[in-house]
Amino acid sequence: MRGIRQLAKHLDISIGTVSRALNGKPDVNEETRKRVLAAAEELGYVANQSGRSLRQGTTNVIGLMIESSKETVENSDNFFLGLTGGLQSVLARHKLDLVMLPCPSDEDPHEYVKRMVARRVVDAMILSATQRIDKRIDFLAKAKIPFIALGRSSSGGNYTWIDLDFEGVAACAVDRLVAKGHRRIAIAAPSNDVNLGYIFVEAYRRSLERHGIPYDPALVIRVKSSEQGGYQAGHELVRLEPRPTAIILIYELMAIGLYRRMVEAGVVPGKDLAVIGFREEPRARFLQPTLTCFRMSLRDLGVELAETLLATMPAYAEFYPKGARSTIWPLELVAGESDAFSLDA
Amino acid sequence: MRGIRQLAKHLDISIGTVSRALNGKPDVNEETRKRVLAAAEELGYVANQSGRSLRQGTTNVIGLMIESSKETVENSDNFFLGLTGGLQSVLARHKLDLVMLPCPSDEDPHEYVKRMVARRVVDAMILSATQRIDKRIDFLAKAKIPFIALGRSSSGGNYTWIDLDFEGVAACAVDRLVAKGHRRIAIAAPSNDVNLGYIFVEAYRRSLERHGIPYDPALVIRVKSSEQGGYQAGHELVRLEPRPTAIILIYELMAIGLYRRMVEAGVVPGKDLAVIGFREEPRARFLQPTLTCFRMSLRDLGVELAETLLATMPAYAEFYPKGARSTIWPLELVAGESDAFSLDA
DNA sequence: GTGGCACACCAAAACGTTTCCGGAAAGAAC
DNA sequence: GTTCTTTCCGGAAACGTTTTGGTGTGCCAC
Repeated sequence: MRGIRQLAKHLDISIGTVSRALNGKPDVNEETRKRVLAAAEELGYVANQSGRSLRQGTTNVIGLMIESSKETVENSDNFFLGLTGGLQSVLARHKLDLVMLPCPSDEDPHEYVKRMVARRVVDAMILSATQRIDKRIDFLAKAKIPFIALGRSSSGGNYTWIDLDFEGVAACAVDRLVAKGHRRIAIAAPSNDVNLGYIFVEAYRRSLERHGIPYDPALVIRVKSSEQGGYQAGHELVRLEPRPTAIILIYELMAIGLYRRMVEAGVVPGKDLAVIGFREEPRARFLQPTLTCFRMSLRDLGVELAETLLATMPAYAEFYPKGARSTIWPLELVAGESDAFSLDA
Repeated sequence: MRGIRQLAKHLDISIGTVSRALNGKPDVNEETRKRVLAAAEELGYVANQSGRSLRQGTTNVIGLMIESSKETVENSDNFFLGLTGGLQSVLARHKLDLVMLPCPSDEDPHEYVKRMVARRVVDAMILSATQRIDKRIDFLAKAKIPFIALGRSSSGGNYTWIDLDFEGVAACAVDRLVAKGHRRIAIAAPSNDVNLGYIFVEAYRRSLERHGIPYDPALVIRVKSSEQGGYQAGHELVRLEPRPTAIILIYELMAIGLYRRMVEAGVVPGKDLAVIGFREEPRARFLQPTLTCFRMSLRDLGVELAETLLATMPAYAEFYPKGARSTIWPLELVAGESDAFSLDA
């Protein structure tokens, strides 16, 4: 006989009362509650999660799903780890724990989600690497499992997402470059299958057209989001005739590979070519010339994700009255040297 | 009435038999087993993990603990994500799932481990970022929770660890540099509190002495394992009189910051200063001059970790007859340009 | 003095699974 | 024909918790 039963016997009290006392339920004398809490502390009692999960049908664990394809593994940096701080600070308020769920690269993410949910590993999920058509979203919505998607999807259905302000970033980058006299502005982005690729390029297109610059598909370079991708983008760039005078990178680390290729080609970034990266990343901080890019707080994003997710969960919604609204997460420009020159000068 | 009971009723069979059939237990007719499996598939039945956990006292989940300090978050690269592939490929054989457990930076890792274990989130743990004196190890050993430590600790007790071959790496680096004529060889490493710092510098010292070069504490530069740390190391380096002709970095990304500082100081890496990094990292691949460093397969390391961990667990030990031996994980030299010159020339 | 009410607690049921124990049926050995 | 295995299955207990319904006590109002 262990667990709550032992604790109850030690206090000469029924287990029901002990349970209520520990969980802050009413119908228990404050005096008694204090005794229970003290005894639990003293005996080092911690409720067995399996027991409560079984009874309550809830695990008190939230999952952050990570798609671990080779590309993600090599290049997602510490994006997810950066998120955890903010996520946990919110979840801890409700005694919820966070686990990261890395989907094996040889398993269908859809199956993985199903398995995790069916096995009751988590109560709710945070989805990342959203696809344009994402079966996970349909599944979770139908199964009525609370979730939030980091990144929009074109999947129908009524769900909540938070996405980075790619439109704003693309518009800001284009505006900036046009103001400096650039007309031929290339962009390096992943394929349209990744929703991000689609959205980003569309925003770039609209921004150009707003300035009366015709959209030229030849200037859209589709590459992987990695240094290698950056190198390859540079490779494509120097073959374009006439060579673009500016390039927007969807992933800041691309700049490392791009710079490398530019040096090889005798093109000087920040002088012959303007470069604007996307997310500020500590790793790119030492680039020379320094990269103009966009900053955001991963911690704050984590907080927003957690709060919005909780708002979708009936048990916690009352604490988050602003509700579960899909939002677009803004980024802040960090001006560097890589686009500091004017073309007319 | 859901779950196994429904399945049993559907088959007109007792739930005990259904359970045995699903779990591959004996005492069930092959014919019956087939029917059960087919029905389970058809009805989409998946056992409720809470129920089995409660009954079996086991969760079938293995945790990979990640200390999420600011430093780790910014600089761990994709080390952990890289590990997961190998880990999962082994764990999947036993229907075990892997979750990553990020310890909040404001929580004591020791308390975090206690909580995760007490709440029965995981059956066993993989510890990383081992400290020289690590309370987690003592706790898990005493509580008889299976675990394996990635990184040695000086904590006593009988536990299993896997650690990278820092001695081999340090010896190889020193040998290489000495062969090129270097005598004043600096090293950049974290403080001795991190076990890695201690071990690495000790190995460096022994290697030097083997070559009859006296150990000079002034050449040991204690910095953070980050680009910033590398920059700072470069800063210290140029102030040393006479300036060392070579430096060994414990963390390859330090090279980025180091190079930057060298350029500022007018010192040319690969010509005026030999540089050897530690782990090969995709990110550092585009450095100019290319960095001499050491390569390992994160996937293979993950496999080794998982197999060794399982060998410590009674329920799985039979499958891993080689047992739970602590091992030192070798790395392979990748020659680059950063240390290609000879000093005598 | 009776009814109503709030308070604090207890006992027992329930959550879904695995596993132990016993027993029926069928065949084998004598 | 009896006894002994073997094979397969059903019944029931157990895991540790939360929650529901019920109960006794004291208090107040009528």
